[in-house]
Amino acid sequence: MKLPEATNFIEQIINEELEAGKFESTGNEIHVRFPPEPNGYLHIGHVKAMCINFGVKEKYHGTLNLRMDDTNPAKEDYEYVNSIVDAVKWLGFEYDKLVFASDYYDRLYEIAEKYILDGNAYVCDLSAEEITATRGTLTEAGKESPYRGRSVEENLKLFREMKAGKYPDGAKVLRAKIDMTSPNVNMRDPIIYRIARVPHYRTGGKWCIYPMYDFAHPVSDAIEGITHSLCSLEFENHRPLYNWFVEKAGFPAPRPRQIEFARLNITNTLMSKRYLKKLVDEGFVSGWDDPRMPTIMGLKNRGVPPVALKKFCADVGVAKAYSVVNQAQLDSCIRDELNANAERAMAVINPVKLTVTNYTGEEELDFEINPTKEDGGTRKVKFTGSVYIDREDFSLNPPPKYKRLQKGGTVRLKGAYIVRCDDVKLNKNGEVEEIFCTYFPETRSGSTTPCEVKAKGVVQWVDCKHGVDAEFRQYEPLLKDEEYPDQDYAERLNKNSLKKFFGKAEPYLAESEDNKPFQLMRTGYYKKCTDGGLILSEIVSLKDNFNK
RNA sequence: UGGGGUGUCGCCAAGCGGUAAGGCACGGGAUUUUGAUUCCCGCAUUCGUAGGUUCAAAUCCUGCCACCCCAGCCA
Repeated sequence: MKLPEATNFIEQIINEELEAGKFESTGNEIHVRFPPEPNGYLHIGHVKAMCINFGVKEKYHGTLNLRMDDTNPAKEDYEYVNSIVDAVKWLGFEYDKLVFASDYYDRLYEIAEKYILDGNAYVCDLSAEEITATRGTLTEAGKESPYRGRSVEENLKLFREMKAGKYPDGAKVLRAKIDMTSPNVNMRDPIIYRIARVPHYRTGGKWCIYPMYDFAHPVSDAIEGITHSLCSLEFENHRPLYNWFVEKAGFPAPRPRQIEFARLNITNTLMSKRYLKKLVDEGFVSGWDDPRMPTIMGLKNRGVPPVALKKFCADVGVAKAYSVVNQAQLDSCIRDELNANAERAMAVINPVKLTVTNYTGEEELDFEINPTKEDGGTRKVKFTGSVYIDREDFSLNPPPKYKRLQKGGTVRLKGAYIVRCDDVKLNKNGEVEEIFCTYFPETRSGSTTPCEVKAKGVVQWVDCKHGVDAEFRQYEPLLKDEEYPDQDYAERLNKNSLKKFFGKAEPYLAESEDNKPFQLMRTGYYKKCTDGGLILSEIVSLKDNFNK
């Protein structure tokens, strides 16, 4: 069989297994899953996990289940499952089936009884504190529970009574009978089921006992016929347990194999759901979809194209080494994508009026919609000689290498003419109120006749008569100076640090009306942004000088 | 101090015994009606460290060092 080329260590493992014929009995089909818990919104860290899983699915023509890992009813809700499905779809990933761990509650219960029948599980009456106390420490072995020796019959009776609601919350748990002296703490008789009278968003009040992740996850994988269960590094210690639960449940080979990879970290970005929730709950941001948030919805609102996110994950790669990726790497992917595909538009954020004194009438100019494209098309922009330019594009005291407009200097109004500044009108405070220029007709954009007049720079503008107002919001970046924020940083967050916000100044947050991101045309904009000096801006609705 | 992992350029990351890919960042130059883009050119004699095996080691062996994860009835 022809094996696809592996681009990371996970695919390498899969190739080796395929080569060894591990999956011949099941037709060499590869099955993966993406298993978020519906207890919050997906963020860019999840995009990496999705890229890996969906990447395997596509490469091996396998199947992928989007599985809601909903075994803790206290935190889960439909609100989150809907947002997850939306996010996956927005990213353009196609899953084969949407499944829920809660779909398997009956089957999971049966398997738990099998564990009991096989002498692999027992009901334990110890309190939570007692269990913790007898678990031992990292260096000392744990002590066996006094209930460990209960007969199969007694365990079965007790477990059924647990299910039937005979005992209060926390009174009993079902435990796996493994090894209290294991150096791996996870193997010291972990809990399989706990009693919790919490209504589940899907099963309602049907159950008062709920399975734990360590049991439910591997068994759900096995039930679905998952071949590769890809998860993050912190589950490495759980792998022996994962295998134990699958084997003792009696699933035949090939059994699912858990493979761990390093999760995504980005400088200046907090990635944990818990802290993102804190930002939302305490009003630091307007919501999970606030454009400063690293959530998928936040990124979307910032105007980040999905393919840029995928490109970023591909660039970052998959490995097992702990790492923190520079935000510049993400920015670069976004800029690349926007540069190649975004429609160009001119916008003036901080306007000052510029009047061309020797121009009369009105004309239509042609603008390329995307100059990087062979035939990106053009649009018409009306020009009347009376325009707004950005205050930053004019200077009374220009710094040494200033390339934009100054008194007596020339500049090209993008797509129009070169103008020379003759005079400036100041207000009482000495601020520029209006700029007066003369234009040179022979410098009209696109003109082939050579002319003497040269411009130092190019400046964008919006026509006073035909330009349209846009609503504009600005944000200050959060975590400006924190290289990589540790968890303490989030703890330190309080109302006083409100001026520090999430994310960094970047030019990609504007969206045009049809939701297509476009590149904001500002001279030097990118440069300034990468210096970290600019504030994050969001154009809420923008109608520039397109003539529709 | 137990167990499980990881250490290759400022940041990611290939490499799997034959003499250090690539991306981001950075520096220099050219083109440019976005100080953007594009385009060249430069950027690890060295792979945590100390030994060993070998004609040959980032790759194999041994010791050491550093960092991460694990003691939820969370996932």
